[in-house]
Amino acid sequence: MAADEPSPQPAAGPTDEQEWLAAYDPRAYAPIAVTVDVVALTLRHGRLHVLLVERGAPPHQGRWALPGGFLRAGEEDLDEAAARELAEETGLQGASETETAFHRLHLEQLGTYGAPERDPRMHVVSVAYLAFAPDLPDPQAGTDAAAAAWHPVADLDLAPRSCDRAPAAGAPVDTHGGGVDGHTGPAAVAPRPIPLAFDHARILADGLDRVRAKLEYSPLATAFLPHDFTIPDLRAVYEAVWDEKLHPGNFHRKVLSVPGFVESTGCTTERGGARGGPRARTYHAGDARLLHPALLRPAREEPAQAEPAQAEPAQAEPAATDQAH
Amino acid sequence: MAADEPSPQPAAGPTDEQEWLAAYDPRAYAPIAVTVDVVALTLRHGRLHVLLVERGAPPHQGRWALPGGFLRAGEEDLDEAAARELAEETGLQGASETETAFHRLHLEQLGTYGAPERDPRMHVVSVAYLAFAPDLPDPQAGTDAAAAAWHPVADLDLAPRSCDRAPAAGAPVDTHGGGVDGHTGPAAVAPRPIPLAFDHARILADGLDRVRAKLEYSPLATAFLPHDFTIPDLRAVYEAVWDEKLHPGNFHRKVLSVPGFVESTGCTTERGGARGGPRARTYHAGDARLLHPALLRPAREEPAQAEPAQAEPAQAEPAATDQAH
DNA sequence: AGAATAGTGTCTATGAGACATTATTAT
DNA sequence: ATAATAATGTCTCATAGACACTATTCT
Repeated sequence: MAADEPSPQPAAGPTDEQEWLAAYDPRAYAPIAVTVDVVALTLRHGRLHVLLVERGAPPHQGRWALPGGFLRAGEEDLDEAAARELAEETGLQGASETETAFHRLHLEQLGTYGAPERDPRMHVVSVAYLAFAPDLPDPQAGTDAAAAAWHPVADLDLAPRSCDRAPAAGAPVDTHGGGVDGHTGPAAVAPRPIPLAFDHARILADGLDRVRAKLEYSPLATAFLPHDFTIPDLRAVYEAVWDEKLHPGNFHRKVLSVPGFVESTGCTTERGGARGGPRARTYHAGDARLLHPALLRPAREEPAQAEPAQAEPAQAEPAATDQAH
Repeated sequence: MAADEPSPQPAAGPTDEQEWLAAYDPRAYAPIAVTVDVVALTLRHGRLHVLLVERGAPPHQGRWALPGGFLRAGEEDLDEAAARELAEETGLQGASETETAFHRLHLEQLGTYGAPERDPRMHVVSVAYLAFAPDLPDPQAGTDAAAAAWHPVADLDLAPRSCDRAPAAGAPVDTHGGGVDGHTGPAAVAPRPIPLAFDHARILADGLDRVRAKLEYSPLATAFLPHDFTIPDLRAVYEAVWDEKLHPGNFHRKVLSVPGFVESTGCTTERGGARGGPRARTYHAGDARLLHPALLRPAREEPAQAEPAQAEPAQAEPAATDQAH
């Protein structure tokens, strides 16, 4: 329930008094902070990128983290807070209302993370959001975040060790993965994966699972593209998100066979592909909210029971679904 | 991020000071309560039921609500709080650890609801959980809840008017739908749907969407059944949750064709069906966590664009997915 | 005996995926 | 010219669903 006071004559329980106090003056009792974090994904140069900000203060000073901030009590809903934080951190004006680069932004709730020890300072409950957007400009300086940048998700450390210990305050950690800040030298092969602050690696991993699954049965891949796009553009989204090569011919036919997925504009691109080929016809997103039939991921070979000690204490899985037939 | 302080030299923003204070002493600033609510579903007499508690105090006094309560700051994770609340409200001892009626309980996060006005008293952020369980006994008296009972979901009002206004304090609303408390008289056709407190109708509706979708690609239907069950038992779960008649023959063959969904025990039931028929073989849940291929819902006829003014201000949808192939 | 049900067999329409092929464009 | 690519065609296999049928058990 929204706020559950105990019954008028509470049965003798271990913590009834605590709850009673909490119900009538939570301000004096519950030191819980509520934040909203955003996993903002976009496609750049055919690779999936996520927006990160560099922490300017302990804990995890110098580490990269998901953009986010406090929910403004009494002022905003969770969705509004997520849109606001994203706008602030990217420096792009306009929430979902104003028509800017955000007009094609897709924002959905991902899950909520509330382990008591996930932030060493206090109990922080974070509501994570997932955002997909077409290629956005680099985040502006001079805004909330000390430093913000798009990172290829392949460069990040998503290891399952859920929440490695916060380093001692004042002892900044190795900020950058392996000299990967601006451009990596051509000799630098396999740079060290960049660690994330707090439990953000897990949140990001959950977000990636979500987006990979959603592409199967929702038309959300179009949220990564500009208003008009080609079928090969759309295929590039699937290939980047799924990290799989897809058969161009079969993909083309399949997309066109799903009612409401894309609608033809009747036009073609101005030029052919960069390496040759005819000009492609352009499409825009249709009105379908669900894909029928779904675009199933190619059956992945089972990893032979390789279970890498997944740290999952409870069975909570911010899991599946808004499917409907 | 977990708790996002502003950068050391904050750019002049409208609410920087507020955020600064919040970061260093949230206790003095953020009057936000965090609760955990549970949508606990079970099957009784072939119908889907949800666990509700009757509110003993305003607001929404006398209305039925989802069981839930405050997250204990610094003491527990969200999953633990959900399991604890469920145990307290049902009066059943034993969280997910002890082996009781709960040993088959499935618990997963559903979504988080944080509109500022959803509770008239203060800003309450509720993390909703979804629980599936085999037929549980009626909730015990003498525990936390004033009154708790399983209700057929078909008797509840799930209308999309998301959060109808809280009635004036001290003016208890019509508690029971239309005389539906214990047993409905055989003459009582179509009793008035029972309204729920707060935005719990929406949370429940989201939970129902989730469970309907999950049955397609996860083996979770078995969570509604005892350890050993028959294929017709399993079919009854699907029929109750989807509210569709399924073809017995095709369902049987399809279930057995999905690797890891069910495993034969080699035994049969002691007796045949209540209305005749041979004894059915028994099975128990297999080790698959995902169904391949999925059991797709029968294609529902499109409701001819009937869009009943869905109140969905933002585009947040605690939506799909932990699928993986 | 009659009715209901468990479980299996068969047939058909549909979609996924493997190729193959043609036309168009960049270098 | 050569290479790469867009788009379409063809073939095969697996699955969903409709329907039929047999065997078993209850009333």
